[in-house]
Amino acid sequence: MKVTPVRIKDIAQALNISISTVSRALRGMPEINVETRKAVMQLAEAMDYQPNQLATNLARSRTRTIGVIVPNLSYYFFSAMLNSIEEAALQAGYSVLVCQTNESSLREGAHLQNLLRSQVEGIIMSLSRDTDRYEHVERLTRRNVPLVLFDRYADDIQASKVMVDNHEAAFKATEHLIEQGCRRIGFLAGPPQLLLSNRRIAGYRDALLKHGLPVVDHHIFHSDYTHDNTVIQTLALLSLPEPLDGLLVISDRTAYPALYVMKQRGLRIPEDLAVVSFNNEPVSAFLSPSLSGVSQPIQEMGIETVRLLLAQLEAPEEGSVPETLVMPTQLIVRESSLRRRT
Amino acid sequence: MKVTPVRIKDIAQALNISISTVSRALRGMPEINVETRKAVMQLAEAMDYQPNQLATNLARSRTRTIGVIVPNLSYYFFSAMLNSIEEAALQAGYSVLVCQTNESSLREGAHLQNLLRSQVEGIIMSLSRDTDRYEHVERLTRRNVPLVLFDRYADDIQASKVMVDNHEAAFKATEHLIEQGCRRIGFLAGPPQLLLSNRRIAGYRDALLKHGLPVVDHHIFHSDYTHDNTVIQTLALLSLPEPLDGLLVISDRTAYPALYVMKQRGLRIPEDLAVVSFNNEPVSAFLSPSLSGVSQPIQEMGIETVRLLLAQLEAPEEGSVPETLVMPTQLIVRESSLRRRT
DNA sequence: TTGTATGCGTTATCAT
DNA sequence: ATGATAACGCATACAA
Repeated sequence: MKVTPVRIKDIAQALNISISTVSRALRGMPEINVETRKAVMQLAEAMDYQPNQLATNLARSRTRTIGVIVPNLSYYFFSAMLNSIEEAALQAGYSVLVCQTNESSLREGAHLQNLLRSQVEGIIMSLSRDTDRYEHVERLTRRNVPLVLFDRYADDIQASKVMVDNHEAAFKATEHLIEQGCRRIGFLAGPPQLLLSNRRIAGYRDALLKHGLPVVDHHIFHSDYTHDNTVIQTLALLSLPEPLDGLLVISDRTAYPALYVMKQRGLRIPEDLAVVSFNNEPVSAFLSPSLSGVSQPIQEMGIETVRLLLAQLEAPEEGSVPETLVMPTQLIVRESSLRRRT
Repeated sequence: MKVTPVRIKDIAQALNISISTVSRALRGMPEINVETRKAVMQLAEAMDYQPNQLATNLARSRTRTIGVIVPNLSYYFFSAMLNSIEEAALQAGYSVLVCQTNESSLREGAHLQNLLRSQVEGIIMSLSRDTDRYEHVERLTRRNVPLVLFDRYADDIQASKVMVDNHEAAFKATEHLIEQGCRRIGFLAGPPQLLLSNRRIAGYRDALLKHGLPVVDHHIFHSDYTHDNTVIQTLALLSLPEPLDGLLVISDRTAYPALYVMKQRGLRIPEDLAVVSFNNEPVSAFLSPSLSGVSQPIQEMGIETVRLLLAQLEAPEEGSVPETLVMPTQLIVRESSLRRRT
């Protein structure tokens, strides 16, 4: 089951001209005779000629392709980022190779290697949850492969980064809960090794401190993002001797099962427990109560991510230094945290 | 910003041996001297050698890569299918190139062409919403490129197909609503050009007929899957002179905004209107009321899709005839359609 | 304007 | 066990 595809050579032979002429005609080089070009184009069309990208790229030593590695495309944030990145890349004349790590550091390394072997000219990535060592990423730096990290970054990695101000976002969200009258605010956070989660915890603490509220360590819970673990953590936070009256949740995906458990337990949201989350997935607006959350400028983040990568790609020499972009967030207040009119 | 990567040639020169020896050693061919191999491996490691996949594929005239085209990865169904397909492909030694059409037939064509040029050995795809002509797809058949369609297929396309029994699924869902006491059941369907939607409408009609209920054409509404249009259609179906008491919705994504509008209007679900949808996204279980729906065996569908493709890929000659696989569905009854105990 | 020859990095065939 | 050398399909510098 394989039919030999038509090559430039076939067109050349059929027309009794050289392959270089055909190659030039096909690519619309100006020096070609109008008639020759017409004949070539016509025959190419008729034979349904498709240039072999492998050969083209090899000959040109250039692929105009960038690799994108994300933890999981079934998270709204990542698939939306991918869309935005793809769009921006396309506009700049690059195509995109996408890989999912499924939160495995091992796969991350494998994908990285595959992308390198596929001769991508740069890489955009968001680290997997389990990644706590960075040799595989640092290899890129050593090989001088342009790299931009977004969202899930690490301080130890020398690369351009695009992120939101996680500290400020959590700070704002916490202050909002305080304004709503919450005094015992907890945090259903992410895995302890996630920088992004820790930054948010810091913002949450600072907000509590600023408003003279006690920072209680065991009001912080860590979900590993899986459903089951989230349920366990939720049950734990619900059974605190003195119940919480406000809660930050690390992501909408984590908030969904958490809210479900709470409602099963008969908790009234937001009266008993006001909830604010992160990511602002579209569905969150449709829940009852609708879910408050911090929204990230996904569109802009994608554009900036690509911009930073292109900057490195087109940098004259070893010139460009890593740049870090911190994007603003927006707190979207909905029913789950709205206790009284302001 | 580009450092010349190390090639086989570099290793050969450094070791004063021929490139063929290096190539063989690297690939673990048995005829190589143990010492030679060790030296090569060691140096390759030290120089961080990565084979150029373009060159390898070109030389081998083989990529072991399959292309996957889906409408949008931010739909749960498609990202889940991708995961399943990728897993199955990986196990068979193939890697996957993913493209999104964003429901545009134009992009679909462009992606198809790119994949062909990238020398993928086969293609798995789900048609975009706007695709109503199939030349670009039929070109594959003409070029003898193995093809499997899933979910969004078309009768006119000669290819292997994997789908669920949409007629039966809608039939079951409708019967379930009837059992719940619904007598005026509507359908918030998908775009009229979507085969899958029409099949479900047929199943819905047949169920009504079987139970002696009138089939009313204007109880069928068509959403184009966008938020705004869904809202408009929902408002329309809510303002029928004689209100519906049961509703099928073409997908969970469509159901979310629809349910939201209904609740805003003060409708009680399921008491006033019982709702059943399609796809059974994970979030649907977390809504209040939780959403009933038809679930598809995504895992199996992915596996079967890949199996059918491999069957064509490894078919001795032009042999293999297109095969159509119809997978079973499961009706998941939740609160949105459960009116009374059975 | 067109043709020839060489290279892109690897694999594979045929010698040795 | 190793080495030349010809593919793979295309681009391009240099000639004509």
